[in-house]
Amino acid sequence: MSNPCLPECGVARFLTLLNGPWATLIVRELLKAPHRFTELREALPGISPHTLTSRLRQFERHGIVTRTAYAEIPPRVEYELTPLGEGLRDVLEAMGTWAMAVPDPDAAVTA
Amino acid sequence: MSNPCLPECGVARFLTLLNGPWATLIVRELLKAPHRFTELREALPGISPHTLTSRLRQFERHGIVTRTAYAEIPPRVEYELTPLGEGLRDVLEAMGTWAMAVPDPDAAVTA
DNA sequence: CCGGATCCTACAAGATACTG
DNA sequence: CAGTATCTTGTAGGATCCGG
Repeated sequence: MSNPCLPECGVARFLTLLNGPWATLIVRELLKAPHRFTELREALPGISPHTLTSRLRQFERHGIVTRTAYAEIPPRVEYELTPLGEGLRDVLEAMGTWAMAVPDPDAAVTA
Repeated sequence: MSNPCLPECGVARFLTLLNGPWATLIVRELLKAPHRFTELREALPGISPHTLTSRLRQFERHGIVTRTAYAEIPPRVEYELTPLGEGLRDVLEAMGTWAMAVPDPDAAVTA
């Protein structure tokens, strides 16, 4: 895309960090509580392990989530939002609030 | 993706309506003021007319923007947010506010 | 249980050229 | 000016198999 991110354009940065349809939904789950890998899979019907890993890794790199592996049998891994990630709560709430006011995504044509 | 959109999940609906990297940026420009087609192109360096038209049409269908064509010479077309689209201001502001608090998208690794 | 590796699909987006 | 048409590309995501 090569958008130079204008001075005041924090929006572009947000989009870079939460790109793709799943990213925001994953954050949404983690806002409720820390989750294990499998728990996230169950909370996000249809997501593939590949995608989930991919998004989670990206979040780690950006300091949005922490990954804690417990060397137990069976293995256990917890994903938790960092304070930075917690800050996304306001954004997600704003999204949800707005979307609730939308008549209907598909029926909007008839409006 | 086929995500069934859980009961409380307005977030998923938001993501459906503002999908793709450019969608949100276009809304961001229109939040400042109504824009003509070419004005949007200039405000969004790198966007192709194809993509711009595509996103704009989708916004129209969803009732987020209105398209007003003036039968003049030269032709003039104005894109303006509907009240529904205006409601996105809070969401975009939340995004910007959060992103500003992020150390740096790329340097976050070193944090 | 967690998740990396590989290959493939779907869709947003880019490039370019052309029209009312 | 404001698009449209066609073709290609880039990347998120899906499917499947397998290793720690």
